[in-house]
Formats: sequence, C-alpha cells, structure tokens
Amino acid sequence: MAHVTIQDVARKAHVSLGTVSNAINHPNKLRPGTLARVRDAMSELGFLPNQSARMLAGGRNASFGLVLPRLDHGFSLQIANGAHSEARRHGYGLLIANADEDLVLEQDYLRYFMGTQMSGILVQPLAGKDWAPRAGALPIPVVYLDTHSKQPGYFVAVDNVAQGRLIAEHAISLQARRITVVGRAEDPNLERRIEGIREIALKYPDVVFRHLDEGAWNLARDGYMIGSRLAGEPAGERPDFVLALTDVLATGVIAGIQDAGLSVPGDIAVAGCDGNPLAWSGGVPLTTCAPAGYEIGRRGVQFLIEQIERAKAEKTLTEQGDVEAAASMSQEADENPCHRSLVRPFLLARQSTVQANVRSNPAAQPGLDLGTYL
Amino acid sequence: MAHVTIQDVARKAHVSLGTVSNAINHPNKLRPGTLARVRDAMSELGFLPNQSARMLAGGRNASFGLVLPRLDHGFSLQIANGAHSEARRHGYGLLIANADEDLVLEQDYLRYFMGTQMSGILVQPLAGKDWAPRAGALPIPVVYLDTHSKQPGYFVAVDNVAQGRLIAEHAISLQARRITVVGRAEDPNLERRIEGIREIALKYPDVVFRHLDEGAWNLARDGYMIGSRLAGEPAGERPDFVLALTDVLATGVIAGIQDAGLSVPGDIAVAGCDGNPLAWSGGVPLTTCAPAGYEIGRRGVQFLIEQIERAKAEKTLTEQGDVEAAASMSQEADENPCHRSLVRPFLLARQSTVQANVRSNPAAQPGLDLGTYL
DNA sequence: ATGTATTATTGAAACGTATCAATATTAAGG
DNA sequence: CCTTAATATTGATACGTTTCAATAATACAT
Repeated sequence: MAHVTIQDVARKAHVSLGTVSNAINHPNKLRPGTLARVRDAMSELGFLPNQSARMLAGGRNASFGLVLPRLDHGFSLQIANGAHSEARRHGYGLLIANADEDLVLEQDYLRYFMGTQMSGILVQPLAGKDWAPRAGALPIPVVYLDTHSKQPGYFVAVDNVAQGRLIAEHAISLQARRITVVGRAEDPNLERRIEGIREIALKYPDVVFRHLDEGAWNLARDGYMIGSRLAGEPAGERPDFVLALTDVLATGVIAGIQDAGLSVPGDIAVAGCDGNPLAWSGGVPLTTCAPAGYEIGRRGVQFLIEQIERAKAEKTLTEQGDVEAAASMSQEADENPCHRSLVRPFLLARQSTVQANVRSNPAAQPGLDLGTYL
Repeated sequence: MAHVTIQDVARKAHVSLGTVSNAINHPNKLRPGTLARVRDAMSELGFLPNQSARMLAGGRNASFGLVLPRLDHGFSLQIANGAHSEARRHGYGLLIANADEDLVLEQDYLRYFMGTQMSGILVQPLAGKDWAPRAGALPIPVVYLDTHSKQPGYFVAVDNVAQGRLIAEHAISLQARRITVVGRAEDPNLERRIEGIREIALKYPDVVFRHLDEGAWNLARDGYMIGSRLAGEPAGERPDFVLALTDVLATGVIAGIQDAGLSVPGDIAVAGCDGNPLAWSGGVPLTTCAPAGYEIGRRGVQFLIEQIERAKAEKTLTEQGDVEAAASMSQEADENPCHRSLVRPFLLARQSTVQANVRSNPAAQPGLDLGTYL
C-alpha cells in the first residue's frame, strides 16, 4: 500500500540505492547479473519511480507542455498532432492542457508547466487584441504559436497576410467581380487576413470589394444568417463570391445560401480561409487555404529543441573553462532576441473552377482521408 | 538565472521558510502585513514554486491525467471536454496525453501520470480484442473509459448494445425492408453494436438484414468504396437503408452513393451509429445516436472524485482510532470491486423521416451550433 | 602470483518544498 | 500592568530520487 521506493527495491535486490538508480537511468553501467536482479525486484514489488523526486533531484523532465486555448477547434488539434509527432521523434513526451478560453486558467497551466521542470512549453495564446507575452523571465524555453508580437521571443505563426492574398487572388482568378468578405475582425490574425485581401483589392479596382464586419469566427450559425441575407439581395448586386474569414463561417454561409434556394457556387461561390479540415469533412467541397496547424506544431517543437541545444552547448563551453566563448554565444543571443517563423499558407483549391464546388467529395480523393481528422 | 527558491523569498521578506510556504498554501494563517511582504518578495524575485518539490513533500497534485488513444476523433475530444469541465468544477486541473495508437506510449504515459502523483487517471484504452486493464496494483484512482471488461475496477462506457438496437429500430420505424450493416467488427464496442442490431433483426424476420464485415471504422474512404458498390447493385436487391457502424464510415457511404448518381435518402437512406459531431458538421444531416463522449468524461471524473473521497473518509476514520469502522469500509469495497456506469445512448434523429435527410442543415438549427465542435 | 588499469558498486549530499511541534507574538480580560 | 488564551511564526525533518567522489571488485598484463 505504502509507496514502494527505491529503498525497498535496493533491500530486496541486495544492492545499494545508487545501483537501483543506475538500473533505471544508466543500465549499461551495471553488470548484467546485477541489472537482472534489480529488475526482478522492481517488478516483483511493483515499483514505480516517483517522477516528482526524479525531477527534483535530476533536473529536467523529458516532456514538453502544450497549452491550447480550446480543444474543439481543428486548428489547435493539428498543432497538437504536429507537436506530438515531432516531440516523439526526439524522444520527448507531450502533455496538453486546455485553457478553455480562460485567461486565468491559461496562466495557471503555464505556471504549472514551468514549475514541473518541463523541458519546454508551447502556447497557443488566447486570441485577443490585448495580447502580451505570458510569463516573465523564463526559466525554461517557451515558444508562442499562432501569434504575432513585436516582443522578443520565439514565435511560430501562419502568414495570415499571405493567406488573405492567396484566397483573394484565387477568387479573382475565377472571374469573381463582386467579392464580399465576411467575418468580424476580432483578433490580429483575422485583421491580417483582411489586410492581405485588401492588398489584392487595390490591385483590381474594377472588382467590387465589400467587407461585412460581422459574424463570430467560430459560429457557423452566424455564417448561416449572413448567407441567407446575402442570398436575399438582388441578383445584380449580390456578391458572386463570398470570402469568409474562417472555414467555420464559410460552412454556415454555404448552408444559408443553399437554404435560401440559390446554388453554391453557381449563383454565389464561397471560400474559407483557414484550412480547417473539420469544416469540410462532411462533404462540402470548400476552397480554403493553409491547413498549416500541423506544421506550426512541428516547428514549435523544433524551436524548443533549438533552445535546449543552445543552452546545452553554452553550458558545455562554460564547463570547459571556455568562458569567453560561452559569453560570446549568449551575447549573440541577446543581440538577436527574436526568432520568428512564418509558416507559408498554401491554397487548398478544392473548387478549382467555380463549377467544381458542386461535387468533389474529399472522401473520394485518394490520399486525402477524412478519417484522420474525425 | 539560478532558480529562485522559497529560501530566497524568505530571506528577502525577512521571514522563515515555513512562513513562505504558508503564504502559498494557507494564506489565511498569516497576518495581512506578513502576507503582503511575502507576496511582494515573490513577485519581485519572480518566484515560481517548484511543483516537483511540492508534490514530493506534500503528497498529491490537484490534477487528473487523461490518456487518450488519439486526438483526432471527435469522441475522444468530447471525453476530454466533459472531463475537463467536471474537473474544473471541483478545482482540479486536467492534463491530456495522446497515446497515438501506440500501446507502449500509452503505458509510458500511464506510468508517468502515476509517478507524478496525479490525483487520479482516466484512460480511454486503445481498442483491441486483447484488452486487459493497464496498470497493476494502483497507488492512485484509475477509471477506464469507453471500455467493457470483467475485471474489477471502475469503468464508464456507452451502452453499445442499446446503441445498435436504437439505430436498427429507427431504420425499421422508417419502413426499411432491406438493411445492410456496414463496417468491420474490429473491436468489442463495434461487436456490441452489431449484437444490438441483430437482436432487432430477430424480431423482424420479414426485414432482410445483411452485414458487410468490411470498412475500417475510421476511414471515410472505405465507406465511399462500399457506398459506390452498393449503389451499383440492382434496384430490387440493393439495400434501402444502410447502417454504418460509425459516423465516419457513414459519411463516406453517403458520398459514394451520391457520386454513383443515386440519392440519399431517396434511393438509399444512411445512418451512422456513434454520434460523432464532427462527421456531420459539414452539413450532411446524418441520423446517428449517442453523442455521449462528454457525459463519459464527466462521469469518469465523478468516479475519480468518489474514490478520492472514500479514501479520505477511510483515512480520517483510521486517524480517529476508529479502526474497525475503517476496516469495514475497506472490506465493503473489497466485496464490491466493480463499479460500472453505462451511459445510455440516445437517438439523434436528424433524419426523422427519410425525406428529411435531404436538407436540414445543423447550422440552421438554433441551439445546436457546429462551431462548438470545430 | 602480483601489481595495475578498468569497471562496478556504494552511500552521503543535495534538490525545493510541506508539515508540525515548539516557540514567539499579539489580544483579551481583569 | 499582568495573566492567560489565541494566534503567528519558526526551523528541523522528511519526501524519493540523482549525482558523484570514494571504494570495491574485477580483468589484464607482466
């Protein structure tokens, strides 16, 4: 009942404390016979090493922490999957915490991860205009995901401006003449998408652009209402192309238009903008771009490992007495405090001609299976 | 650079170690002035309590661990969300680990959580015929989710048999005469669904039932191929109703049938069976049942808390010298080692008449917003 | 055999906190 | 102002590991 400790194992195997510890951490330091004896004792007693004690004594935990703002958005899941596979590839574990749209909870989890001696932390911060880097002087590597900031630190984000440009150019390449952008610009990422779209709009003065600054980014229902309304506009005035700022919105817009009796994309074409695989999994062939969450997670972990490696190198130099070399390394780091990685979006043109919107179910496309996202 | 410890804070605030500890854990034991002094010192030094040390010294961590087999299935996410909200309600945190379909990794995370002094662990074990309870004699509460087993322990699962019955009866109530069940029976849960369907089949001998034991549960593409094939069968022989064992499969089947030129549900109706919200989010109004993942997560946490409370009560009794009372409690527990909770599925009849399958976009239904699942 | 080089094993000293009995401080009552 | 009760604060101890210098046990060459 009482916890089985390394002591108990040592006693049972007739060896010392240190030997049991070695059996766990440096098995090759032991003679095969001893190792076997210790292992037998461990399994007989059902020994489970106390991770708290290990970390306290040993320093670092071979895991990363990932704090997500929510669990039920495809983008965050892609991040989690990308981060997880990259972490595993390097022998690290990944623990995920859900801040559940709550700033306080986000802070709590961040502090928890820091206190737990994690090897590093990834955060996809809660969106909001007032974003500031969480955490002060950091005892451990941190990488911010899906966020832009002028602050020093490590950041990995989608190039939202490029995303906007991409999708707007796509619309124009399909001969759209009246384009309506749908969605409230409620956070910097969305603003950047609009910025990209606007750039393109300026290049094509004969195309009519309009922005409906309404509809929450994550509510398909808002899209539905907007879609119904747009469908109700007179034929010559209503848009022939709707650019929704998010795929979830786009899904709703499509449904709204269709329920109003118009065809998509026959009467009005619709495109999304953030490559959310879950939004089109049901069979709506939505053109969109940048399903880049996976890549963001991957790069985030790479950044963490980069920081870890650098710290390790610095420490090694210092130990070798090469103090000036170490100093120059850390000075270099100080001069170059910002590390940004923009993940380039790409067009997922599942609606390569306007007509194609009608039927090209993703389930039918080999090599692209929805199951992965369900 | 070097970690700021409780010592440094104590020195800075001119108090003792114990006082700083109290400031963290029992703030009401301190005089307001002292508390303020300590808190100032903490924030000035940027103190972060070392969680490893806390747990080592103090015993338990106020968090639960959740080990999931995968992150990209809606059901697991529902579980995570249900567990998270219930845990928060009781003041606990939740850390999620993704076993990523890997038995070894699942074990690793379980061991990790046990070693981390988590207050309890939830596991949705990897599916497979050879399932056996992970973990031996457990030092901490564990609850198994979405699994059936004869072993002693705590289990929360969907009543898969009822699920099968429900969906089959639904089909028959819609006048189906030739029902084809689609999906490989690759794990006990799926077998149970078939069992439920079979029960109903026996009750209606004039209805033709057929089971195609093919199609992986999580591959829409498999469903697509099966759907195309079924659509190719002669009009009098092909099914008028397809029951897919999972919603993901059903999604594919629908696409396959439609691409073959038949209408759903006009020519062939299709229903899923596991209430995966992500599978119908795109606008395919799929009838299905039991979106019960959330409820499973919730009950799982409740079971954990129940175990914690019981242990606490037992300990209190023992301390009060009431040894015989404590003994009787634990004896009672020994005699009643199995705790099962079956979550009852319910029909999500989004296709309440066959015709309704055509158009009833969920985005249009108030009170049911997809955004939540995207 | 004997001494030396190599490899295994040992056990004491951290790691940073919570706990709790002991002590010091404050408040209350006369 | 003194006594007693209540409340704050202290600091030694324990938690279960890892680490590392010291020691013991081998293997190897002579």
